[in-house]
Amino acid sequence: MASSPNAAPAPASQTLSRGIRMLELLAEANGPRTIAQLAQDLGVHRSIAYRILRTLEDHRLVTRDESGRVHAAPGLAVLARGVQRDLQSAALPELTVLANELKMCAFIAVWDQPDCTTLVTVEPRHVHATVVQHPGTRHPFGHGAPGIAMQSTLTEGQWNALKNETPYRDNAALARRKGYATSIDEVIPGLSSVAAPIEVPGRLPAAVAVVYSSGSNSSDVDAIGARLREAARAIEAELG
Amino acid sequence: MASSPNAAPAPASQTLSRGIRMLELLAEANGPRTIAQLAQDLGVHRSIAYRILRTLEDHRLVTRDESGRVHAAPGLAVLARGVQRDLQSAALPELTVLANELKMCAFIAVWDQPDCTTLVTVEPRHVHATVVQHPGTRHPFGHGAPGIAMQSTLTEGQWNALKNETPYRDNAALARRKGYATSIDEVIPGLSSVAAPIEVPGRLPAAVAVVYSSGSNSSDVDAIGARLREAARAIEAELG
DNA sequence: GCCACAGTTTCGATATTAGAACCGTAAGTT
DNA sequence: AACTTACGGTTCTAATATCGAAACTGTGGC
Repeated sequence: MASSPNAAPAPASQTLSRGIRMLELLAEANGPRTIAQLAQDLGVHRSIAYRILRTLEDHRLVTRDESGRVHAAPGLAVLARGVQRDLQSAALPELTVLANELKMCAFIAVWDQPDCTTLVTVEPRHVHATVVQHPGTRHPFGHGAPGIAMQSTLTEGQWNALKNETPYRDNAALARRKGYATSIDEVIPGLSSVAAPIEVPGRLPAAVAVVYSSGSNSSDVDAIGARLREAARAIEAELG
Repeated sequence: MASSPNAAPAPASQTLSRGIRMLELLAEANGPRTIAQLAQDLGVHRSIAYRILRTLEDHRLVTRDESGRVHAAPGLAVLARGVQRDLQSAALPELTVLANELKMCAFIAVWDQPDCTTLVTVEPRHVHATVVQHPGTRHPFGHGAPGIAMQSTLTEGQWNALKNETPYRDNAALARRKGYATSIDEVIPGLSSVAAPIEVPGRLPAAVAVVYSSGSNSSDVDAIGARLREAARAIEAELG
């Protein structure tokens, strides 16, 4: 173990935590918020909400419009660009081909503690149905094909680290044998997904997946699974 | 004016600013960084870098691998999702059609203080050339078609607010007349772009654009511009 | 055994916090 | 018009976090 034997609870920074919390509040809310709302939600006096705000503004993480309401700003997109940058670059072309070939929304999801977070998505050309799988979408690890696919690749150590937080899906064993996982109506009713794990030594688990309406051509799930494995292997090669 | 007459310089939070700075450093760097590196780049003692790190880790904005190196984490993607969420949703389908129709990388850029930042991108199917226009890419406002397109829509007030920071492009006047802007080899040598402004009252300027290799079919730029205006109008309607 | 490095602890010296008081402006009210 | 209420924004105070630096513990490599 790399950590000390007598590990301490570890204190965290109040100010920084509150600043981040404000960003989280803005991301959760659909639109802009007033300072009063933010201060109240943070459980903090208005004067300190102002200081936090000014700091976030300096870094271009938020902006204020004429009427003083607070918006999330493009600086956040810049920060997000650094998340698994090589994976994003390696996967994007594959996803594009996948989406247009299968006529389904294709995406990359990554292991994110007790959740599974979508990083990049690509939709096919002629879309009518709105996509539900925007980047930044987070759902519990343990639900949905991407999570199951990742579970099937976990090492003993990684598994033990979170076995208390999420139920074991026996589908993981099946997924391990077949090389891909499936789920129906798990995360969002009416939607099914298929996912293949992306495994690169020394890198956190990830998965490439597609979603489709549960009613439609669920005919050859095996073909889709095989195609996804192929894509996963191509991405792995790119990362090698 | 809404601000007090005797406006003060306004203090900002040291801790929060340093925390954000750490995130910026991680986004700038391609790969993971050691704590020692981060501490040095921040100009802080290691012990405080640890505290900042722990806080960021609690919010899932960074992770540490077995060897202790620090990575940007998926939580950042979640925060970025809140940036102009409605614009992103409204534009994505349009971008997809655009990319496949024109066989060019299509994207949305937004006004970001002295810069212009890419928010969403879509590439066409069969891609060989790697795309340079990932989300989160930032280039100076005042260079490139998207920036010029946005300039052509600025109100007097918005313009005065930044006229000292960026040169006036006389192409903006041309862009205003034609309804779209063009640029060749401005941001990246060898790449040209065409952009149309997205104007919605009470919203910061944005633009829809495409990039292509300067050498290729630059034949009918007018047709592309017209198509982009059409797309821009569709997006505006969606936001109405 | 020595060195480098991840990580923690402690403590005087600095930032930051939580209030409340205060200034303007914009919208209602009577 | 004068009165109130509401809101964005700043300034001041003690009380409370956080900083910076050095000392200290494990682990792993040469």
